[in-house]
Amino acid sequence: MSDPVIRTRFAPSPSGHLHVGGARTALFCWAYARGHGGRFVLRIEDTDRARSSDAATTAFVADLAWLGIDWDEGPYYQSQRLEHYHACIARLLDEGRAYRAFETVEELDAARAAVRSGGGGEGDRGGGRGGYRYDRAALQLDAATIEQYLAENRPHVVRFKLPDGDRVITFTDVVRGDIEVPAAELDDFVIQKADGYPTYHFAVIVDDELMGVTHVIRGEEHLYNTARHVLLQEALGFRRPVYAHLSLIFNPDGSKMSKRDKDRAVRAAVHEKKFESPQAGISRDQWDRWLSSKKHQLPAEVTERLAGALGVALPEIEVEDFRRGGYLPEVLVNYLALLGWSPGGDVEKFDAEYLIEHFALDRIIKSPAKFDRDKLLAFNLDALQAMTGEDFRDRLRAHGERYHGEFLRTLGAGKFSMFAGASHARSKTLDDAYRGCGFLVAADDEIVYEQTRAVRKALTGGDPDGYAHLEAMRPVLGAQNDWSIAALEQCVTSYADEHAGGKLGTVAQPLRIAVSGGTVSPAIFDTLAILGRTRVLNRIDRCLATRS
RNA sequence: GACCCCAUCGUCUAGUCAGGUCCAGGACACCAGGUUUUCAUCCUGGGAACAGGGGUUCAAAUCCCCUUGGGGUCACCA
Repeated sequence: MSDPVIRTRFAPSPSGHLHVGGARTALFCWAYARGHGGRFVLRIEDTDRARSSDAATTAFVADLAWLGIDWDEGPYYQSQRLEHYHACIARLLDEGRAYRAFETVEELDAARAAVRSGGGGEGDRGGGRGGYRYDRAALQLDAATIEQYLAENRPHVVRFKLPDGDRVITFTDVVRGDIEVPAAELDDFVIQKADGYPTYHFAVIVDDELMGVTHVIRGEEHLYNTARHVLLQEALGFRRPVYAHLSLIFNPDGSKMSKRDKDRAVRAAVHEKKFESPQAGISRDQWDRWLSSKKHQLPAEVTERLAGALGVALPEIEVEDFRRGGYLPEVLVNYLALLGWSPGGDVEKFDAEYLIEHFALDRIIKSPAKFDRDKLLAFNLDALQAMTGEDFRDRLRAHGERYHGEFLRTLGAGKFSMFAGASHARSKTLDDAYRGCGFLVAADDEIVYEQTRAVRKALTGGDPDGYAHLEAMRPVLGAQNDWSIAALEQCVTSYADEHAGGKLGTVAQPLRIAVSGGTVSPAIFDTLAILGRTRVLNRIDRCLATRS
């Protein structure tokens, strides 16, 4: 028999958008399958009915697609595969390798709390979980009692019965090496919840077997869980896949990078600015509950609305955040691949093809990595600058269609191309081009002149001052027929040569302020060209009117 | 707390498995100077690490042990 076809799978739980950590896992699974003539399976682990939503599934399927990660099979939904889990549970029950247990969640919580407090000293907060293990009380129930409970429809779970004896569970992880877990560290864990759904541990081993998964590449949080999976596989006679556990991705401050970071950012701003009233969309109750405890999180939409109202930038955590931020998918892929894997040597810029060809499990980094946004940004800048003008324009348009519709509506194709040309060299992200350029698509009377020192200095400093130059330039520009970038440059430069000692800046800055309201814009000639003569002259007049 | 994993510049890492070619290379960030019509770029130069302590060896970033630090797991969440 020849080697079985390699199969990897990405198996996220559908809650919210795809997180960068998940994206990296997906990327590695995908690259490994693609590089080894294998198949990549997408499976949605939606066995927690409270936390799963169709919207979330749709969202991260879109996120994966944007990254260029495609799959050969699926998406499979575990919620639609209950029959498979039930069949395996029944087998285990029949063989006495699993049993029903009738304790309630409350009872178990109380038991855990008792062990914790009885365990001795005052635990430091958060720590000291204690070593609670299920006491197997349900195993003592006699058949008649169980029969009766069942007849009463008493809710119950199914627990896996750990093999007897002091065995040590061993397995090999390709990144961590041989792992040993004494069975004594485990207890009879739940494999089927009271609602009839399998737990993660159970669904995962059934599906991996049924789907022929040969390589399991997943986050390090699952390393220890693997011992349970190994036991389950043995009990059911399943094959054992190759395991590779990836270390986690952290924030620069060392905390775990998580969706909660957004909530945290908003919370800090709310406290700082003493925001009191609840925001539209949530009740006073919800608001108070959120304020009272860091354990509560606001719905994502509310968090975003709040951030907008408070003027705080939410940290980019999910793939969609980076997309909105104007990062290129190929750059994110490149950067993510580098976080936890290295091709060796000095290579660090590469594309998906390269990753597929070179990605290997034995070069996965063991230690956790911090997510460095500066480096990602630098990579994005490099990729943007390496593009042709046409490519940049097309990408900029695609980004605008999704996030900045007003530019597409206001600027015609010709003006948009000028806008792209003017933005290319100065953009680190696609979004940079739009950010701060609202004046290009605003009406003349919407321009607000910034009241800053830099503005005042450019307008009133020097002799003659900026206003005087504006006043003098106004008829010059009014008489300018050729409104091309080159002609404008010629026109303004020669004015500067004659009246400003050749210092373009003393003329360009007042002009920039007049047409944009501030001191920052694309190159001045491009800006004037995009705006067109009428608007430029209008704005110069409006600016001159602010002269005191 | 128990059990387990990890450890090279501020950050991501190359080098570690097959010890010498490494007074440790690259990238991002930082600092200094320069170019530029603003912002952003761009150019030149610079500082910056083998966590600590013991071993083994002619020789250790590389092998072993301890300490310290960081992380993971301990749910009817995945």
